[in-house]
Amino acid sequence: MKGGPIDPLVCPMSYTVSIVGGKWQWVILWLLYNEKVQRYGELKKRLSTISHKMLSQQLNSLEFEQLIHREEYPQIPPRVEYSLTEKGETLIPILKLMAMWGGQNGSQAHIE
Amino acid sequence: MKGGPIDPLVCPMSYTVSIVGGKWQWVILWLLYNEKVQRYGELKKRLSTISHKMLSQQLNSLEFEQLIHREEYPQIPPRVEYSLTEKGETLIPILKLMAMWGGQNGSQAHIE
DNA sequence: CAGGATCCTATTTGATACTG
DNA sequence: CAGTATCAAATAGGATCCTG
Repeated sequence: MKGGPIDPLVCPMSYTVSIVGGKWQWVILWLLYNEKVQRYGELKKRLSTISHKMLSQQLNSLEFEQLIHREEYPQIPPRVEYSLTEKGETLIPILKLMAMWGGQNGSQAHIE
Repeated sequence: MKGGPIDPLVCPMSYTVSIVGGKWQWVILWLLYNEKVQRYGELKKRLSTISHKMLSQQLNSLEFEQLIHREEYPQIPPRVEYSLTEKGETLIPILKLMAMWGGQNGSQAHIE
């Protein structure tokens, strides 16, 4: 049980935060799950302080990790919808607890 | 309930990640809880890739948020032990789930 | 509407040195 | 041992322009 330094490939907590470690990721996943916000523009509106570039990056990252699915509808104007994958859905219990914790510990004084 | 941008005062997930949002925080809390690693030097050894400065900053941040307690023993050489506060302990269910998720989705090995 | 490319600044981070 | 201070390097982030 004691031993050497934490190996990122071996410590399960390190692995988790390496996959979904940013603050934006958690909030994006939460919106996808809890509020069924799915479209790019809608996410952008909800996350009013996120930049265009940042949102794209975070979505790309989540898609790369196979936590979200990107469905593109070939239309003019284009329409894209994001949703949790099966793997992403395995995070739901964590999302629920995190949101509950935030709710209980005072989201009152917080800026986004 | 739906519609406008996220109300900064109301989004509980945003609050949570603003309090404990960094990857290091989660791992540090996990070590404090799960492995009873408490001393500064011990944490530094376990988190081999963290820099000296970063560890200090993260610990200061966690202490500022009242998630961990810093106990200093006036000795030569000095001895400092960190532990979860009551507030910090309310995060344990989240820590457990995150670590479990990492164990199931990432590497085969667990630290237990 | 969705989002990539680019430029440029701000913040974070790491190495190193120093202190009680 | 357990930190803090400082400076340079690396990285993240925002604003803007461009495309299908």
